[in-house]
Amino acid sequence: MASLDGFRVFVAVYRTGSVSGAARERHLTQPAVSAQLAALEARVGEPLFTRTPRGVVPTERGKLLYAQVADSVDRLALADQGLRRPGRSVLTPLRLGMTPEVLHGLALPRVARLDRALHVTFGPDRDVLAALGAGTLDAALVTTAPEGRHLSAQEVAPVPYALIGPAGWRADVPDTLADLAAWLNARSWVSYSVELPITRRFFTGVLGARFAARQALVAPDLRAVVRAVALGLGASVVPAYAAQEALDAAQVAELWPVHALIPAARWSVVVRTADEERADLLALVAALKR
DNA sequence: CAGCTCATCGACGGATTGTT
DNA sequence: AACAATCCGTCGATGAGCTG
Repeated sequence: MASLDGFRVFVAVYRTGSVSGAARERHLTQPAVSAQLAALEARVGEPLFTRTPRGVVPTERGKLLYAQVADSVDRLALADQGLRRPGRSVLTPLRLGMTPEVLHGLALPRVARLDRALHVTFGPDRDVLAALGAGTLDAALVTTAPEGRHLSAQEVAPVPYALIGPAGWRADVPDTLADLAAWLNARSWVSYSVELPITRRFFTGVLGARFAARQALVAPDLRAVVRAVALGLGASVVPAYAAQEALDAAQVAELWPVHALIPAARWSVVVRTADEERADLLALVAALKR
């Protein structure tokens, strides 16, 4: 049987992209790591990495093996830490990045049943994608497509939008879509950002009119936006999940069913391409797709 | 082309394990 | 307890390939 140390060395080589890097990480010398790797490759019967002058590149067999063992090696590492520091969880926390709204409205109900400790870091899409690239997160839940080949996205759910307003406005909403733009422009608006990308797309693309409503509040927090709508500050277009609780509680009203009119956002799980086949991340994607 | 990084090889040593 | 075998590590040398 291949040694557990061999697998730990293999994972270290895979992640650092070099034998010497893995040696530093494992507190071994370069030849020692090279020997461990050679032993594992002999055991597997084929090369796990292609050697290059600037490091090593995993072969298809290497990628497959990594997907099979990486999670277990991480768990072993944490179990080992737990032995040295009693009281810590033996489960490696999965490190996720997203906005508070995504956690609250979308992710939490779906990941609650995952048999895995989770550590969530809040931040806008740009920041959590940067943290993912830097290796301080395992996955990011975003609606922005990542740039570069080292990150890969898997869409887990479309995010439809809802046009909401204060509950008292519902009775006055015009009957036809043609009258809706003028009606909304005569009122105030609450938004997540000053750029209003979704709102402007809704007005110009769906209503065929320029957005001209008075902006009563701009706050980069969807829960604050929905709360402001409930308090009567104005109408807004928000992701439906963010408004669902307030709609159910009749704190806000859906002014028009726009979910079929505004293309849904693409909500995706982004992981490092090297981790694409990791069993725990595949389980995360499966849980989020439910 | 020199300097650098990186992987690999052979020689050797220490620790552990098995045998007598 | 003593010895041999084995394992796994380090050290030093070497060769390949990239870069300025």
